[in-house]
Amino acid sequence: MSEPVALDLARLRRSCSECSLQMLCLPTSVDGRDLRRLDTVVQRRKPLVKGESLFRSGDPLRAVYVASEGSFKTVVVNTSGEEHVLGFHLPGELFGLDAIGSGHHRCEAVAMTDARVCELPFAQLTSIAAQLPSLQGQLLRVIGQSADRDHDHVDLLSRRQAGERVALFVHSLSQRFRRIGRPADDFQLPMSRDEIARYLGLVLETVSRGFSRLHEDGVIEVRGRRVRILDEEALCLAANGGNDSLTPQPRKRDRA
Amino acid sequence: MSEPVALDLARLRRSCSECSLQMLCLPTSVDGRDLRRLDTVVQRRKPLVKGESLFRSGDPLRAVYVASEGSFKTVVVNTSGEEHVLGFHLPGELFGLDAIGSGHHRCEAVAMTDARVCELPFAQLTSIAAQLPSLQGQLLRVIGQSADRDHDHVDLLSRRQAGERVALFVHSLSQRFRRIGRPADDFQLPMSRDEIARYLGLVLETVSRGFSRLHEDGVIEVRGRRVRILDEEALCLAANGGNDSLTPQPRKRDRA
DNA sequence: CGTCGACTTGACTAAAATCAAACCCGGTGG
DNA sequence: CCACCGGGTTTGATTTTAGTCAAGTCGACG
Repeated sequence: MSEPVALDLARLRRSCSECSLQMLCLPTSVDGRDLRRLDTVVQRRKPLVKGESLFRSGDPLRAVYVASEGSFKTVVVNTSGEEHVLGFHLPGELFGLDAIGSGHHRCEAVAMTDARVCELPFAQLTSIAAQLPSLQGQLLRVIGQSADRDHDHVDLLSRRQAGERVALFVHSLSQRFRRIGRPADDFQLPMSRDEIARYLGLVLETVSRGFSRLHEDGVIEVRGRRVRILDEEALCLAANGGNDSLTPQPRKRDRA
Repeated sequence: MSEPVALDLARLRRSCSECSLQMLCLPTSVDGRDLRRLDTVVQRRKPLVKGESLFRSGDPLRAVYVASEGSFKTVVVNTSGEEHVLGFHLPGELFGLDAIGSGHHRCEAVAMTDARVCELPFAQLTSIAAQLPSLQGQLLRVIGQSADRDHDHVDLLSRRQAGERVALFVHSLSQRFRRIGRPADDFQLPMSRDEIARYLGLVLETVSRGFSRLHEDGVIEVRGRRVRILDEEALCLAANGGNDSLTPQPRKRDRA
C-alpha cells in the first residue's frame, strides 16, 4: 500500500519542489488514492509574457494560481484612473484568492516578467477539500497566510515616514526571497520603482530617494533593480523609525 | 421531516437575527440534525466592558467572534510603541480570523464600548465544516469577505489626500451600518477621532479637519461622534478626489 | 553609436504633522 | 441651579515632509 504512494510523492515533489503550496498539495496524512486525485487538480498553464493579464477585475472565480516562474502584481485602478498595487507575487506564492469573498475577482493580475503559472480550479479544490480534512485545513491556512500578507501591507502603509516604508518593503521582500529558497541578501527586484511606489502609497521619486538614502547610509547597495543587503540590522532599524541616528541633524553634517 | 427544521430555524434566527453570520450559521440546504449540531458550536460569552481585550497578540487561535452588542477594534502596536488600528468591527461582523494563517493572533481585539460577543470555537467549526460541505463553503466565503475588507483598508490607505480617506471612511462605515440593519445616513461613531486617525494613517487633527471640511461643504453634519449624511453623492465624490470643485482655488475665495 | 525608458537628483510647492490654544459637552459637586 | 473640571474635539500658526516639476544620468538594445 505504501509503494505507489512513494512514487506519487516523488513525482509531485519534483513538479512542485519550490512551491509554497507543497503543504497544500502534500498534506502529511493522505493515502495514495487521495494524492492521485489531488494531482489531477493542478493544471499547467501556457506561459505568459511580460505585461499579460492572468485575470481581470470582475472575472468570475475560476481558479487560484501559483507562478512557477516569474512574478506577478495584482492591481486595482480606481475611479480617478490611478493604479494601486495590492500585492506582489513571487514564484511559489499563492494568489487569486481575492475572489473568494464575492465569487468575482476584485483586482487584475499582471505578469511583471515572462511567467508560467500553475492553476488550481477552485471548485475542484474545495470539493476535494470537503472529502479530505487535512487538505481543508491546509487550504484555510494558506488563505490565512494570504490575509497575513495583506495585514503586513496595511502595516506598511500606516508608517508615517516614507523612508520607513521603503526599508520595511526591502526587508520583507528579502524575507520572502528566503522563504522561496533564494538568497535573501542579494536579489533582483522584479518590479519598477513606480510599481513599488504604487504599492507603498508614494510617488516614484520618493521611493528612489528612499533607496538612495539606504545606500548612502551603507545599509544596502543598489544599482537599478539589483539590491544587496549589507546590514540587515540597520535595515530593520530603518524600517522602525530608528534611522534618525544615521544622519541626525538636517544641519550640514556629512556623516557620523 | 420539515416540521422540526422549521422550529430550529426559528430559534436560531431569533438569536442571531442581526448577525452577519446568518449565512454561515444557516446554510441554505442543511437538514435538522445538522442545524442542531451547528447550534451547539455557538457559545455566549460574558459581557465585556469598554477597553477590555477579547484576545491579545500572540494568543493561540481558539475561536472567532461576533459582537452581538457593542463594537470592537483590532490593533497592533509596533516596535516604536505606536498603535495602528487594523479594523473596526461592528455588531454582527465576524472578526478574529487573523489567527488562521499562523495559528496565533497577530493583533489585539479591544472593546470600544461595553459589548457582548458570540464565540465560535474554531476547531469545532472546521470539524463540522468538514462534514457539512455547505458550511465549508460559507466559511470560506466569510473569510474571503474579511479579506475584502482588508483590501478596502489598503485602498483607503493608498489615497493621497487626507480628505479622501476621511470621506471614504465615513461612506464605507455608512454602508456597513446599512448592512447590519441600521440607518446608513444617521449614526453614532463608536470610535474616537484618534482611533480613526490610527486606522487611516493620519493624525487626529487631520481627521478632525477632514470632518469639518465635509461639514462646511454641506456633505455631512457632524457634532462630535454624531454623523448625519446629507449628500451621499457628494460624499462619494469627495472620496474619489472630486471635491476640488467645491473650494477649488486656495486663493482667497469664501465659497461658491 | 544613438535612442529610449527607467532611474536619480535637485529646486520648489503643496499638504499634512506638530505645537499650542481654545472649545464644547457631559458629569460632579458645591 | 450653576460653577468647574476634564476628555475629546476643533481650530489656528508654524514646521516638516513628501509631492511636483524639471533636468540630468544610466544602461539596455537596436
